[in-house]
Amino acid sequence: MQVTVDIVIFTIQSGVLKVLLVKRGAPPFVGRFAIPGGFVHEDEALDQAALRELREETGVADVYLEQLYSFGDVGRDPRGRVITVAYFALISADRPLRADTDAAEAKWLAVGQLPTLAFDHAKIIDYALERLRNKLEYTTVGFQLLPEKFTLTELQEVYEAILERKLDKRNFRRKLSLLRILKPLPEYRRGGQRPAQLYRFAAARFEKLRDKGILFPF
Amino acid sequence: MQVTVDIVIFTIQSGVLKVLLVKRGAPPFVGRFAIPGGFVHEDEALDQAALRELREETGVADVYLEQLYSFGDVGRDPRGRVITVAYFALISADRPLRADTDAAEAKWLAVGQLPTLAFDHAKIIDYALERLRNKLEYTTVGFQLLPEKFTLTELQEVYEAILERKLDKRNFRRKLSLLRILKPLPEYRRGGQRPAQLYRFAAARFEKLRDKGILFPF
DNA sequence: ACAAAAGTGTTCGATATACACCCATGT
DNA sequence: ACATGGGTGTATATCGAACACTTTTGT
Repeated sequence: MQVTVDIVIFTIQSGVLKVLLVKRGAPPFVGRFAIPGGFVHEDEALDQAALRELREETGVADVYLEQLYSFGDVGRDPRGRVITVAYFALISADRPLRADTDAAEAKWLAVGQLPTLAFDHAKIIDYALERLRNKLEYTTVGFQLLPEKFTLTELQEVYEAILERKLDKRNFRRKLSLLRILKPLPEYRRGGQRPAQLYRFAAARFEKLRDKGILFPF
Repeated sequence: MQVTVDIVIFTIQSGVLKVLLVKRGAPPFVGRFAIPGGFVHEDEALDQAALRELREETGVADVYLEQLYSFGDVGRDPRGRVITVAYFALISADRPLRADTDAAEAKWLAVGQLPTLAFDHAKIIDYALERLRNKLEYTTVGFQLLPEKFTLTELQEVYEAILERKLDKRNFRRKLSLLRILKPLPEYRRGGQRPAQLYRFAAARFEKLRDKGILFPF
């Protein structure tokens, strides 16, 4: 039996949630888009295999990565019996993908407008999306989609893009300020109209809250 | 690469949460307890393999079963590279296990007092327990641990056993009655002192609530 | 009659939601 | 000056937590 890892990699670009897909160059499903992945080596753990694939496809290493679910229906790969352990990853929009190697055929596509995908990858993406939406409401994964410094409006746009609904600006900000997990920086984002305060995520503070069982309410 | 499914099967006996474990009769880990499981056949889906193992070990078929997580560290099985897709199952206390075959060496052990287990099975049980506690708070999995007819006190005891804390009787009952997912039966449980009203879970009603996004608050 | 478990309401604090205007800057 | 996005407070409804006594039966 063969085992692969496949990774649903999300990012946000101009307020739209996107997935990284690669166009297949070999059968089966030549020409179709698929999520990046590959076979697990004999001497590597599942998580390591996922990290390796992620690095190979995107060139980035320190990103949010978690195991999603294992898909193992009999007919899911025409080549034979292959079960896949799916992962999902979040990377911030400011990180450029490596432009070399197979990445030539890698593209960010909006999750709302995906073409027909190879294998059972549409199902895997649906599952990842559901997990992401759930996690957004009680964890801080949302910050993983932003660069280290960000404005409150940018953060709110991440939530709105993923949850697909508008949030109230005042309520959003009040909740964040009560949680005290953001650290304002002595810097402002200029370029729009009025300059916006920049913040960074105060992870240490969040760990403490999580240990106390205090969750992230959105 | 070899793929197994292993199943953490929970039940509640006299107010204590227990896991089904089998004593290993063959190496590795002879004599140690392990959670039931086995190799996935070439022609069966993961879920089917889990159902088959569950049936083989317990003789029961229509139980709550969900995929938990896949464990694939390199050294987790001394025989070679084996990754396992772990499942967790809930069965109600009123169902007797089959007494035949390998079940001779199957035992229910309290989750709080487990001996040293085979493989990485202690880790798998920890993970299952965490999942069970979380799911209890926003789904109706709790009912799966009870027979079809049950009293409110019995239901509360299930919650208390799993969450390991006392719940307030009045608050517990009020929440349930607001949800309207229980149907009182024209029957009473006698044998204690004052007879207790019996209820059954009104699954249909619950499906509607879940579709509306109303969750189960404990 | 007494012991044991079943059943039942109210109060209070915390949290979520709805809602509108002024401010600082670029053009 | 005006257009654009940044920033701020209050009122109300809802939900969760704390808390004690009466009722019905078996012995």
